[in-house]
Amino acid sequence: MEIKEIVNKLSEKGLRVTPQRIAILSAIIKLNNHPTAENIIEYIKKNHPNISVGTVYKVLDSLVENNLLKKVKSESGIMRYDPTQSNHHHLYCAQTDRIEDYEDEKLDELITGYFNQKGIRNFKIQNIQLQITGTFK
Amino acid sequence: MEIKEIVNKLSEKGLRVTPQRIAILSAIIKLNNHPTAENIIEYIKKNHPNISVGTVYKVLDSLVENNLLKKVKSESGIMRYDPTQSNHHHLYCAQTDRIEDYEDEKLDELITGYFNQKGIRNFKIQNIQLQITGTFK
DNA sequence: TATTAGATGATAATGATTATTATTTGAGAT
DNA sequence: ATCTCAAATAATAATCATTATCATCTAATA
Repeated sequence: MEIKEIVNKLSEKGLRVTPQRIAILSAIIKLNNHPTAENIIEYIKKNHPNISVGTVYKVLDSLVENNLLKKVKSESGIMRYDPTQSNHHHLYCAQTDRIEDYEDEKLDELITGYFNQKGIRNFKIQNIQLQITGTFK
Repeated sequence: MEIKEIVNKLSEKGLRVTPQRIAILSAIIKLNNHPTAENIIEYIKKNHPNISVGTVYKVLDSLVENNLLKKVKSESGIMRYDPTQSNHHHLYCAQTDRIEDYEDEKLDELITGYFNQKGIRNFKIQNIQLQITGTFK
């Protein structure tokens, strides 16, 4: 039961469980490809016509702060949101605004191994994400 | 002579050589770390007080289109600009808005080698950029 | 030097995001 | 179950980066 899980995630983080938060989180999960705030609002309004735009932005911010979501930078500067999962990379279409997830454990090992040996002078690495640009066929 | 180079780059691309374009390109080169449009405007106004904001954005766009600049997505969604050079990656500070270039030929070879063998199903790779998040020490 | 497509400056418009504030509500205490 | 109140929400206005418009100007070529 998905809703249960969402409720759990929220209360684990000490966030109040509100219908808006549940709606927003499930919207992002349902919509599944890196929706913008606008996409989310549009989707939610079907079942939740009174939700306020400001609320959506505030909820998104607090979900990001609590690591339930990640912000994804898009080419145009409009922010998009992604449910946090195991670390993954992104495929950016060079021609459209399509963004897909890309997971590759072997690749991660390769890169992590490389930096474990080499490191970066004056920099402590927390996270590495690839932006792979190209075209879908 | 830097200005000469800039003039050359512009005319090579078939762009008219205007004082505004020269000023903007040299500002980005001088400023050196991924300035925003606002940073650029502020810097240019010293020597070029009448330049118009709209012009700066339009020039930036055309420089990006002609591969003389790259747009760098920043955490806040404000675009930043980077003179195009050999391909390079970015170090993002997790605490501030500092962004530094990171070049690493060995790493590029490693990654290119990996994808040459493996590829990505349904995707033609044009370019790979790493976003390395962490802290400067 | 004259011509003109393209560039610029001034200004207004847009659109995503943030701030404000009065009202409502979730969740722990009674 | 009800009370309490900090936190969340809805409605609205405000902000701020970016884009559009358009009259004027100018770089580049003849």
